[in-house]
Amino acid sequence: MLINQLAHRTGVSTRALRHYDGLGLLSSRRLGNGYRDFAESAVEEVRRIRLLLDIGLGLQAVAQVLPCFDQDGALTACPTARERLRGQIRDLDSSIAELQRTRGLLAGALDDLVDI
Amino acid sequence: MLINQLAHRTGVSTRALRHYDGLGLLSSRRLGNGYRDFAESAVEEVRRIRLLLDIGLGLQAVAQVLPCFDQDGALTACPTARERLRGQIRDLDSSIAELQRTRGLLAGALDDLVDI
DNA sequence: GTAAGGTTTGACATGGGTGTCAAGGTCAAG
DNA sequence: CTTGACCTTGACACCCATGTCAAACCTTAC
Repeated sequence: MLINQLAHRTGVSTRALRHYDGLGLLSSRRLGNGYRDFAESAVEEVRRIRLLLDIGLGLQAVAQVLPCFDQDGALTACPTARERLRGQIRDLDSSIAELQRTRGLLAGALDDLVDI
Repeated sequence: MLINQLAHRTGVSTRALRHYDGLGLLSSRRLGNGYRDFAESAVEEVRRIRLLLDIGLGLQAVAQVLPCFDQDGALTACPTARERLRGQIRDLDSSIAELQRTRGLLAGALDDLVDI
């Protein structure tokens, strides 16, 4: 599929998709006219990239972790990547706890200790 | 107190403190030699600034909200600021929920649905 | 005097994913 | 042929709190 269609199906801008593709993160080939031709699997790949970006990885790290997903989206092999993501989850938990603590402090300052 | 001491007591770099002071966010005057002389209250002011930065405000927004804290650290007056911070808390809650959702997705990919 | 360590201002760098614009190729429809 | 919609690469802007470096002043200790 062409880049515009992939953008519509994923909600990601063509600019970002070209960037991901330039880093070799997407299954794509080139048509005779030079246009990118994305495989159907690229949709799922984009979802994974966004997931990994969301957890705080950079694109460089994404490039290392992405190949470790199997077709079902599970991370069975790649012990290194698994350990890295475990660490990322721990960081995520820390962030969540920190945000909750901060939220409590702020709500306290607002004298609204209950919900907003 | 001098800037280095404030930096030590707050854990914030002198660079950041000068930046805050340049924006008028800190109680300071100048000694005869031009050195900044921070009031004791600056310690608490720095804590508030960091809190507000942590919840996602920029320094410009901090400058608007900061004067609304009373001496006890409560935000009693300034309805505009209060409303802004309420909104910020809502955003914070959204962020927390999103992080938790993301964490769930990632843990699922790791086949570690329980705790890490 | 001079060395050391604090301080001042100013300017520039940084990150890093994405927006945006430029200049141009491709192709189907009228 | 022309128009318009799509695609290409490349370059630059941005955010914005903070790091970092330079040049210079103040003070104290030796």
